[in-house]
Amino acid sequence: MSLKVYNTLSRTKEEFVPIHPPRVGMYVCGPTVYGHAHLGHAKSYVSFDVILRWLRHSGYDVSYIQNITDVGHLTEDTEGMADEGEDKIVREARRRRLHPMAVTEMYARSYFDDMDALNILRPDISPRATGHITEQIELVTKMLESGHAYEVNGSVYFDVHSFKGYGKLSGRSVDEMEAGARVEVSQEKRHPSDFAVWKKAEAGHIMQWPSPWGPGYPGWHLECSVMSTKYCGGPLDIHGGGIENQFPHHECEIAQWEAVHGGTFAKYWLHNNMVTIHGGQKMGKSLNNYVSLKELFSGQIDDPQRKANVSLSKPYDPMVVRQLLLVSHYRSPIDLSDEALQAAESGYHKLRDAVAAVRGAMGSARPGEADAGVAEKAKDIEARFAEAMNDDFNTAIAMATMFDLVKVANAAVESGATQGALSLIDETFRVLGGDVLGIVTDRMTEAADGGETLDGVMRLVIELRADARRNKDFAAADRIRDGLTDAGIVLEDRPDGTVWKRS
RNA sequence: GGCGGCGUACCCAAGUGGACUAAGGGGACGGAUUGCAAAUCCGUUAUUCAUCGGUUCGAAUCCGAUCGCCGCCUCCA
Repeated sequence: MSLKVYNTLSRTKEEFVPIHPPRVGMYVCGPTVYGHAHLGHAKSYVSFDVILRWLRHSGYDVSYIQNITDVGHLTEDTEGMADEGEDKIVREARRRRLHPMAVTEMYARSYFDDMDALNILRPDISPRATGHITEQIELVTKMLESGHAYEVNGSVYFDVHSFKGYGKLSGRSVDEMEAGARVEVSQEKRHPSDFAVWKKAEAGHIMQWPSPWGPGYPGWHLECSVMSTKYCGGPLDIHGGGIENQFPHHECEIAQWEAVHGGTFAKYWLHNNMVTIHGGQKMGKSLNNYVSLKELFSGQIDDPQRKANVSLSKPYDPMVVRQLLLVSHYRSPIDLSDEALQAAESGYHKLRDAVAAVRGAMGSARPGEADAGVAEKAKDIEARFAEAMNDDFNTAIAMATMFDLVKVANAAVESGATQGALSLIDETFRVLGGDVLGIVTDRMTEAADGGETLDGVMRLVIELRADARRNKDFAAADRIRDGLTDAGIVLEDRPDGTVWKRS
């Protein structure tokens, strides 16, 4: 069965055939590190994390590159509007009284912390834009030599009319856009749609580098064109990113790269949809309704204004956020709400408890092969899972099969299934739920089991409570259970004895 | 003004011409089980897919109109 992916270039699902199988070069637009990551980042990077994992699971040898943008490009079009045109990173640096590089370093670390918490695999390479100034200057030079760019007063602009493919990704034409242009056009540009590939820096500008055109800094779209080629060694199989970057960012990347190198920059363009909040409102900085991942994980929103705009009843485990994202499709928008998070939490706990129950039962299960019934169900789940993932990474259906496996798992534990049956179920959870979806982890069962010391203490407490129950002293038994509940431990009296877990 | 997308149960959300009563999760309700709970298991919860027309043997899925919502066109995952 072949993998089909939705390619923005063709606006259809296409069969996935890498340029040099089994190798796959995948580049995803990374964050601009001038603030903490928010839920939008989580959606994008969880989506591409699962795509990466499925490709690897399918046998592809994937190089995964994701840049860190540590130059906070001011836009060429807002030049002249002093307050709006400032470099984001420089602004943040001044606010915090730090060097810009200290700011980007801090937020890059914060970003990786959050991504780790979401169980997102780290990219093979996370190149920084500032580490590739030489290569960017080189590409600009080639654009000038080939007549695709022109220099004006220390800045260099790409001439969109020199590249006939401009607009092929986003489906627009230069002439149509001109009519509805909302922004003031820089006088230096020959055409409003031309974009800066190198910007002249004013004397006081902190982040600047020497270049053949004088001191300056690279244009926003340049880094991706350069770093993807450098680390994937040629055209990309997959270029991913958020849908809002389709235009102008990705359109410009294509233009720069293809104008200079010829051929196709990236074979498949994959775009994830956006996160909205409270019924479809865009989540954004200017709207004051965004939630950072750290806030989501801690349940605390410090900014009073944003706190009023975002309702969050409690902290959520990062894996609950991952669960929420996986239950919808990456090309669909997802709306954040406290209700949605709570539903995801309940679902995640159901999954976690089933995995823990299977692992817990394995030790004392009777030896034997997996019975035909369980084996057949596991096989069926695996087949439906693969079919879903091969259909443009349909994680919603893949997750549904995991809940079918939850049913199989609970039934097996209840009926005292064989060791073979339990380990087959566990293995299916590990591979499909763990390796591919990244939602089943060892951390899951650690949380349910607790440490060894606590385990000993809990054995004693459960024994004492069992004595009380035998003596019909239910008041004492309930007091113990209620007290433990307050302390964050749940007791379950099952037919074969009492078990405990963290709530 | 230009380009694009969405509207499926109480909530989240798959499905995008025909296999079966439109996946799955949450919630609610009923039953089994239980000292009581929790968990688990079984069952119920959309004759219907924004509305109205049309194409078709057949439509949630295609076409048209209408209403509502959203994204991009300016930094943005």
